[in-house]
Amino acid sequence: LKKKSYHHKNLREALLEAAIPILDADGVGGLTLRGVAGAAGVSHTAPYRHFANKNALLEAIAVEGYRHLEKGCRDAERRHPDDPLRQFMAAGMAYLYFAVERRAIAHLMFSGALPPETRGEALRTASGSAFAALRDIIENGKRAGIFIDRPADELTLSTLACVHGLAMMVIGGLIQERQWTRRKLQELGKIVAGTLLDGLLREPGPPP
Amino acid sequence: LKKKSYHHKNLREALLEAAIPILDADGVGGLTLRGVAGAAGVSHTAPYRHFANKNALLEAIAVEGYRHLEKGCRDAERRHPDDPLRQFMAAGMAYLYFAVERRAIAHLMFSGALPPETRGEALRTASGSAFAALRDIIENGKRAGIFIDRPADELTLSTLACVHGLAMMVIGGLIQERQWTRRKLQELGKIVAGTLLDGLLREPGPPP
DNA sequence: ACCTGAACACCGTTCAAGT
DNA sequence: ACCTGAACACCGTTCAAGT
Repeated sequence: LKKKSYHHKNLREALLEAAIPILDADGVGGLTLRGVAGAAGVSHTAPYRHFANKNALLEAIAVEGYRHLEKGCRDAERRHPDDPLRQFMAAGMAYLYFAVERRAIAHLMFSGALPPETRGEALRTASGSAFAALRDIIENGKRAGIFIDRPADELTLSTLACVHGLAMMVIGGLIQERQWTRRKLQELGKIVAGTLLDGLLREPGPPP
Repeated sequence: LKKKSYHHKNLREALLEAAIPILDADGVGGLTLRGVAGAAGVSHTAPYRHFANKNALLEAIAVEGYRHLEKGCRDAERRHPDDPLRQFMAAGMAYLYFAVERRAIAHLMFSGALPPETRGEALRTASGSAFAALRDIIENGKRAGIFIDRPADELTLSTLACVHGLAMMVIGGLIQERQWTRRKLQELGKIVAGTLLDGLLREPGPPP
């Protein structure tokens, strides 16, 4: 608040940093380009030197989010070598923790604030890498012989749908809870993962 | 556009009707209370006679959306009596179709535009009824002996997470496709449903 | 190169006033 | 009861101007 420096060394980064607490406090709808500029100590037009518009700033934040998700998968893989099932659970829980603990960023990433047709190359690359990181874990499981023999892309899609859906339901308020602790999220994760792993059908049947 | 009637018979309904095409055309972010009022042919302050604020109008639209989802489940149940598996698939596909074909409404319902703490009684009731309708189908399957013997709430939660997640990924642009036809959505639905029904694990194991 | 200040066309919301 | 018009405090974005 005492910043008076006329030249910001790295205004771009400063703006991204300033945006996070605003996003967490006021949500996507409450984030204002003018507010971010003010928090960074510059005029409300300064951001246009670094971002084409408000959307570009939001995209940059979303890219960081996807990198975080990818890192969650990579870390899960590294922390549980030779145990694809633990990798699977750890990656899923990391996804869930991220969504809940950075819910404003998750909403920004997934909630139509960034229309698909306006998404830039960086964003598509980042989300693609996150998907690939999860698929690597699925492939570990297939190689180890514990996952069923279907295309990795299909299994990854199904898994991601489950995890993503659960996360969206939690942060969207479709599942009510006063306070979401990691413990409660773990219970939820175990339930859904248990169903997905074992299957809904009592006995395997023909494809519907 | 030729409406000049000073008194609207039922402005509330007229506003809700006027909002839908705007929502579909411009998305949640593009919907404006002033624009809705203008489309309904009244001044920009008239809506405040029927809705406390913009959020209340959005909530009313979301309630209709949840009623639609509930109806999708009820219809699936009615159209496939004594065949819970078909009920299951039909309900899931109805969910997916709705999300894609009314994606602006789906975004409105699920994307944080309506903060959980501000949600009114009507909205919570409507979403609860939709969940209950899906659980009824799950219970049909349990009664028929084709679904595994776990609490219906847990199976419903897991199923909904999968379906909801897939829908969100499609409309959120996480899965790219030029044009989403019902045929393409069916392919996607079969893949994910197949994984969920059969389970990811090659052989059932101990809970993770 | 980087930032500022005024300006424009928009919002949501309030309120006194009209019929 | 229901609607209007002016007004207020905000936006995102543009642009000439400053250092």
